[in-house]
Amino acid sequence: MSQPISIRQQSSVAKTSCLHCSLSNLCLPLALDDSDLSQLDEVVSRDRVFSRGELIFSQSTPFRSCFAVKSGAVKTSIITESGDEQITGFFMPGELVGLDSMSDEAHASTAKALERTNVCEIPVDRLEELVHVLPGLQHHLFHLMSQEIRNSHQLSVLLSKNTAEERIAALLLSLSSRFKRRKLSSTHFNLPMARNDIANFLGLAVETVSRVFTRFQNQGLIRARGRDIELLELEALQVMALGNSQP
Amino acid sequence: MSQPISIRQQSSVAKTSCLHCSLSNLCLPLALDDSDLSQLDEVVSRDRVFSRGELIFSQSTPFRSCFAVKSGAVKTSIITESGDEQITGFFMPGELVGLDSMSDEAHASTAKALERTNVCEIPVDRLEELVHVLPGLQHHLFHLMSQEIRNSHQLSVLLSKNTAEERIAALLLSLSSRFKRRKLSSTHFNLPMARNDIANFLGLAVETVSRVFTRFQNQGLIRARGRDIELLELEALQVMALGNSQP
DNA sequence: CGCTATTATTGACTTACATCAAAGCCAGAC
DNA sequence: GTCTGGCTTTGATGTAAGTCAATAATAGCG
Repeated sequence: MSQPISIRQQSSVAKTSCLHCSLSNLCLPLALDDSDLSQLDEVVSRDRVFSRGELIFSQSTPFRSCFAVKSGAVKTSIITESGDEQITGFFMPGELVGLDSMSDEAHASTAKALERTNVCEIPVDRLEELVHVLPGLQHHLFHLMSQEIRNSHQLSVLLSKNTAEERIAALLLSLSSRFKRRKLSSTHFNLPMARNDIANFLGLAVETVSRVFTRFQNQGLIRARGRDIELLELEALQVMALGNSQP
Repeated sequence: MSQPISIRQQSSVAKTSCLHCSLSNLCLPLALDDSDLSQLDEVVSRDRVFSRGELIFSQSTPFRSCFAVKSGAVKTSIITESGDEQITGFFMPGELVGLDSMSDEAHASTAKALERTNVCEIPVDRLEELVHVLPGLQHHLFHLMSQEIRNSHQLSVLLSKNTAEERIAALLLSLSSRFKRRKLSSTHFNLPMARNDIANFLGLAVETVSRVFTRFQNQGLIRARGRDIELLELEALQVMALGNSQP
């Protein structure tokens, strides 16, 4: 069902300029008027397609570009000195990947396509020049980066204060609201990532994720068949995601 | 011992321009030459002093300025919807506080002085104008913000993958290296924060922090008397902080 | 279309850390 | 000096989630 749609998007969107991109209200163009947009447009190279599992960039390699996700989904992760992976974020269409290495020599993380993914590549040297000329773009970039900081802080809260159930409820709701932003169903969607990735991201064991999913299902909160997820009780999930304070 | 020094710093440093500030190699001026520096200088208001426990800014209040710590120490935290505090960072002299709300309407976090603290206030509207004119400053700001993202990712790793001992070792080493950057002793210093703050930051209970400190002491890794800390075995702490991978 | 390799689920058992509770300790107030 | 209230430490007990192990369900591929 979603497969043909994303293929159609790809072939039609690949040649679309920022001006006509359906994601321009989420992505960089947000803050620009039409004349500025064409300047941004020249800097962006489109048509970069990655299939499932392919690396978009890799930790410690030279940092040249950010990437805007156009279709598909991306995960970023860092490999710790002790050798294990920690997923630091999932990125959906309209979101910008690579800001954690902005103006740095090398990539601080690795970005991998979770499914067939189409991205716009934005070379940072060109971007920095452009930002210099377009104050609106500068402002917007600062905004996106600070948002990234806040997202990460939010993750820290989740990891240090919340139970397994609360973490998973919060992730489901985060995905839900991001689908909604794109005018897709906020209650019925396909998870772009494996249980394993969810577990890693939320600091849990896969088994725990699995158990919580079935528990949610038994409670009638969700319906999950593999990656096909239906949120049946948004309200209840929201309450759960807030965590059990002691009022 | 450290008290008279910081007092002397305050009275002498308070009137110092960025040009002559001893922290300019850590702070914003890093990327600027002398002529640019004087421009930055005009934007910064110095002499803002906060005593222990005072708020520098507060979550949800309008965001107007970033703050550079000049002396003392600051903690930032967010209050979750369920009402509890999560400390998101500690900031030492030469470090910039408030980047998580950059170009945002309201502060996403609260900043509180952990001891008597002197900061430089940097109004963001003025800063954004200046950044627009000084490419070096722009680059440096992007760099600082991306660093903030990486720091937060690093914290996430700590919270999701490491044991209590590993987290505390990592924090001690982080503080150590930050003292070293300022040409102070990297092995003997005063913790600016209470055990409680450490626990909150690292997602642990106070009791656990206390127990780990005494365990470290018994193993001869550190000597701790209250907030006075001596790191006796840097190497061993570094090994511990890396975590126990399975090689 | 079945075959193998991932990926997901379920159950039994273990553990690191939280929680609860009670002293001890230190700093500033008077 | 000694009182007061907040920090810090220490001990006893409970529990959420990890680990180990086995089975079940998908999905990729010839």
